[in-house]
Amino acid sequence: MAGNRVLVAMSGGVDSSVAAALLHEQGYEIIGATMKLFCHGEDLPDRPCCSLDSVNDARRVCQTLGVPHYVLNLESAFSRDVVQDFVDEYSRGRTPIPCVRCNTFTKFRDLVRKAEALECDWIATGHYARALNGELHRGLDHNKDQTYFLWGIQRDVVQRLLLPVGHQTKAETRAVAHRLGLEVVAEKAESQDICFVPDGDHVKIIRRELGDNAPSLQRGPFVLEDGTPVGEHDGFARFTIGQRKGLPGGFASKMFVVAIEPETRAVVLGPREALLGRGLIARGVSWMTETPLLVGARVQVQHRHRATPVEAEIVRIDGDEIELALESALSAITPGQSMVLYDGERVLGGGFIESGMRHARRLALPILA
RNA sequence: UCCCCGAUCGUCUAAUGGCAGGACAGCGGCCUUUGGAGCCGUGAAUCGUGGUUCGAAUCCACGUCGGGGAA
Repeated sequence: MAGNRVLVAMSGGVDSSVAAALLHEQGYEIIGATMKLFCHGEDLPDRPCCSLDSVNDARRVCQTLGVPHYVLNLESAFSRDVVQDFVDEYSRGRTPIPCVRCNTFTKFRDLVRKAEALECDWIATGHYARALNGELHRGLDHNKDQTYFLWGIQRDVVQRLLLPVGHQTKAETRAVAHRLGLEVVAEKAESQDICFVPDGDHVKIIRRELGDNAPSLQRGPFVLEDGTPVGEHDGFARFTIGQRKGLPGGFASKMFVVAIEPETRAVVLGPREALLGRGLIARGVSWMTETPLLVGARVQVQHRHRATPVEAEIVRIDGDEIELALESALSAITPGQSMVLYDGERVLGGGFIESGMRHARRLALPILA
């Protein structure tokens, strides 16, 4: 790994543009790459086509830096690994987390292969996280930290990862953009919403992929925890655990979605306390440590973006499935979402939440036989 | 087709002759590379028509609708 050629994944936003510029300034040989991940066709009258503007912005930044820029078409893989999973998860009454899958499969696996084909020694992105000696750490600016979305990166990829903006604040990033003459992107707004769901209406995507008769889009009952019906909804895919928006009113206190039951299409409502859980099971667990952690290990677990992590203990590991006992309760442990394990700043690994449990299982006697 | 009881924001309800208030839902903003949550702000009602009264959601009459009732 003596070379200094780096493939920079450039979205056309400030962060990845500044990442490229900073590395360029440091003397790296830069190759800019923008991934084309989806196409909306005629659905988006306000954009020429599918984030073409972003591609152009990335290209312009590369021109400013005087480095090559490629557009890589990853549409079919993205459609399979991210979009398909997205609709599948909603169909199962779960809540997908496409940004994690995009990072895990598209950005840090498929794109890395392209980087290898271009004989790059490094791969870089504009994420607010730090790659330190093969370990992934939270971004220095905890307010912008994005490690919650990055736990699925393979360990050997982390060793080749450069994340220059992870060592600074967002304000500093914007300042650097101005200093280096990247006015095109310097004051761009934060990205939000799912990139392939332009207007924030994820139901449209489900309908496009599965048609109007998708079970998750059919009418179903709102019920209380004891089964009492309290109204009807227009499809359980419109709800997620912990949600309040869209629920029938008229209750004495605030009500939340506490469960989704695809078999009966029921959306179960309950008070805030009903969301609390002290146990958690996750699958598809991936480790960033040299060797997987063992039962009994103490970690901090974060169960949603920008949530405060809580202390936890690993009480069971079966293959890629893990069970945690939480020292303090977490609210709205949502199947399909990520749980990320930390040791302070360092990411130890993560997985997809399978279920939350009201009560934690105490550490069982170790099996020695 | 005679008698009771009831009708207030979208929903649940408070005000029993004196400024129609709250909660939940909605909407807007902040926050946010998922979905949510949270915070701040905001629109929204006395079933109808008459009457009594200085003043009516409140009292009276009739009507409408809903629930109940022994011809």
